[in-house]
Amino acid sequence: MFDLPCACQNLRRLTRVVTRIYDQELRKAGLEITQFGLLTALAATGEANQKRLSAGFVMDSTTLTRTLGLLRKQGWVQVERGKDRRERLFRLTRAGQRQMEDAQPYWQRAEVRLRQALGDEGWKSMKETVARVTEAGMAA
Amino acid sequence: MFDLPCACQNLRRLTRVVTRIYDQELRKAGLEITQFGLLTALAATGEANQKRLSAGFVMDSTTLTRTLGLLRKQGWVQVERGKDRRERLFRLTRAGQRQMEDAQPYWQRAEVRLRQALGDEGWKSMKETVARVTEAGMAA
DNA sequence: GCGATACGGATGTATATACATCTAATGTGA
DNA sequence: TCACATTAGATGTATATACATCCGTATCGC
Repeated sequence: MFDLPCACQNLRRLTRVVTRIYDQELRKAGLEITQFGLLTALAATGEANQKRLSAGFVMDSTTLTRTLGLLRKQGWVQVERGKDRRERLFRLTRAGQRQMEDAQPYWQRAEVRLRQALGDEGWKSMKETVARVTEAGMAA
Repeated sequence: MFDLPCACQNLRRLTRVVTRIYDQELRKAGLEITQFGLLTALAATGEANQKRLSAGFVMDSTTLTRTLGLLRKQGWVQVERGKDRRERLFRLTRAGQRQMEDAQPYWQRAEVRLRQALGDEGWKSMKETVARVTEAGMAA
């Protein structure tokens, strides 16, 4: 592992490391962390249009078009038109609900694995730092 | 922006935010942060095989096959066989050296932009946290 | 009401990323 | 030395990601 001078590269490398842990666990349930995140978000909000998801995840709307398309193909989410004819409203199907619940223990295991590796102190400071930097970074 | 319960999702979102800043600047020089990172690493090490780069960036070797392929196509890196006939040794070309130098100011601008948004305190704590968590995460 | 403008998503294209699997070259043990 | 295991990278395939651009719908000013 080199010493990287660039803050962004360091962050991206860390994200690769962490993502690997989660994806390794979640693959046993047949999805990846991004998809799992979308399912849980939809479970929490009940229904959402793409713009709202885009803002929530700070993810380009066109990225969501593709990912939501995959989830639809799996039968995990369904779409309908909103009152505003331009928007699409996404919600979990029953199968999606089930899929999310099935995947939950694997996600949990990944969280535990990471938390144990970091220790409670490291875990806490990571969460705080990530939250703070995300906030600030949005303004940059 | 929602509240995400998942540590990995939070980290990935942050990475999207930060990457955007860097890529916005670097695009003016015609590359992205990953490519810029590879060029600087090669400039620093002088010559490296794929395995070493893979370990250094904690990036799957097959990802590097593609990215190094792009850099070669641009004429920024050259390859030769090593003593061990299986390995390939990569190094910057003169054009690659120039490209890296040309991109440097844009990278610098991105770092400054982020640093100013975070403040010196936040910047420092981010670097520390990222380093520590990367270290620990490798073991998980 | 209508034309200009803005907005929500979709599509085309390109890079980033990883896993499964393949090939070629190297190492190893009897 | 020869068979088997291991290693370095490449290829096939799939997802994640974003920008430029397009299409259809809504909104706003007059």
